[in-house]
Amino acid sequence: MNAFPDHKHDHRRCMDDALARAESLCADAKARLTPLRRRVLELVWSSHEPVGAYEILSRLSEEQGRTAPPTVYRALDFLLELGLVHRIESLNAFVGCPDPTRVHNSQFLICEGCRTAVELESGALDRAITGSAADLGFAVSGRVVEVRGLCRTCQDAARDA
Amino acid sequence: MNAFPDHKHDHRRCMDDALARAESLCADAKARLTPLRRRVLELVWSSHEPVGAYEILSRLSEEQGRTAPPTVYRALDFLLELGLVHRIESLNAFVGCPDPTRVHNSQFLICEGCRTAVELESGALDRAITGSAADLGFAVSGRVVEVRGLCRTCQDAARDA
DNA sequence: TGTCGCATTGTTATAACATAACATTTCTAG
DNA sequence: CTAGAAATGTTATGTTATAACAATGCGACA
Repeated sequence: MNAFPDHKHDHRRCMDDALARAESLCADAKARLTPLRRRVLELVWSSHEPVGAYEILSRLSEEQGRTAPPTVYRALDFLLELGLVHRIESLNAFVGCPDPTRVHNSQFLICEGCRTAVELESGALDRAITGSAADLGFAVSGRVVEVRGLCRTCQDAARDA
Repeated sequence: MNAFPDHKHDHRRCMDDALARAESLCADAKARLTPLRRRVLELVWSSHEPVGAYEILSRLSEEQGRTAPPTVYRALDFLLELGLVHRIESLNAFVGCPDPTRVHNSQFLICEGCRTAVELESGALDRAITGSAADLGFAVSGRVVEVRGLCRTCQDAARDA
């Protein structure tokens, strides 16, 4: 079971691991993790909070001079395609996938306190969706599951306030 | 169980019912269903396909002369607040709620063939979400569940093609 | 019946998110 | 080393949404 990251975990580690997985996955897929794409992936992984395309864009602009939106969106499309990042529909934002090698139907818990998004993989949830759909003769091809609320840490903080 | 509307059902009826429910719900809530809000609700209900704010806007502009975005968004906010319409996050669009009096956590099946969105109310799905969240100590405050696929009619059509 | 106060709508401007279309550069296979 | 494909750059524009303030309408109450 995937847990909420501790607010003071070693995030460098998260990012290093993510990058390593990306390298290896791209090698296997014969896809090119170019410096630009790699950098965008790092920016997405700069926290566990989903990041907007224009936020990435403005960082890139600082680092390498004027950059236009398509540059960012194309890199994101590439990363989405490979499953290295996911799009959070209800935030128009992107978050790194912690386990891109496994096929999975992304489900997210999104804390409205710290903004952290955690990926869930609940078979029961999946089955509930598939089952309800089947009852109506509906053939599922994709799922968006984004659950809002407060993580334990932020609940505690709210109670103290 | 809520079914996909037949492709040749009497839609006038859907709309009339929706409007009647809205009238009564607004009366109870002492909220004012003004002509503008009522008209926006009708436009949302003009089909079972989620409608974009700018689509509503352009219809209003035809009917009553130049209209600006805030006019539409304010009406939609009002309708959302009362639960008369729902927002489909993955489409940036709005759809009428078939049962605004009951509190429910909206779950949608969205057909990629005919674009129809049907609201689901699956207790099992709800429990799966609540349960998974509880395992992580996460307090749920809102849910976005939008399932993509093909309704039975569109599956049949695809098979014939 | 008037008028105070709030809700609603109008108006202008701009913010935020995303893609189309075409030019240029870089990579790689042969 | 070169032809073709992939990646990136560039310009322009499309789409969705909100901020801020002005004008109007509407109901409660003196």
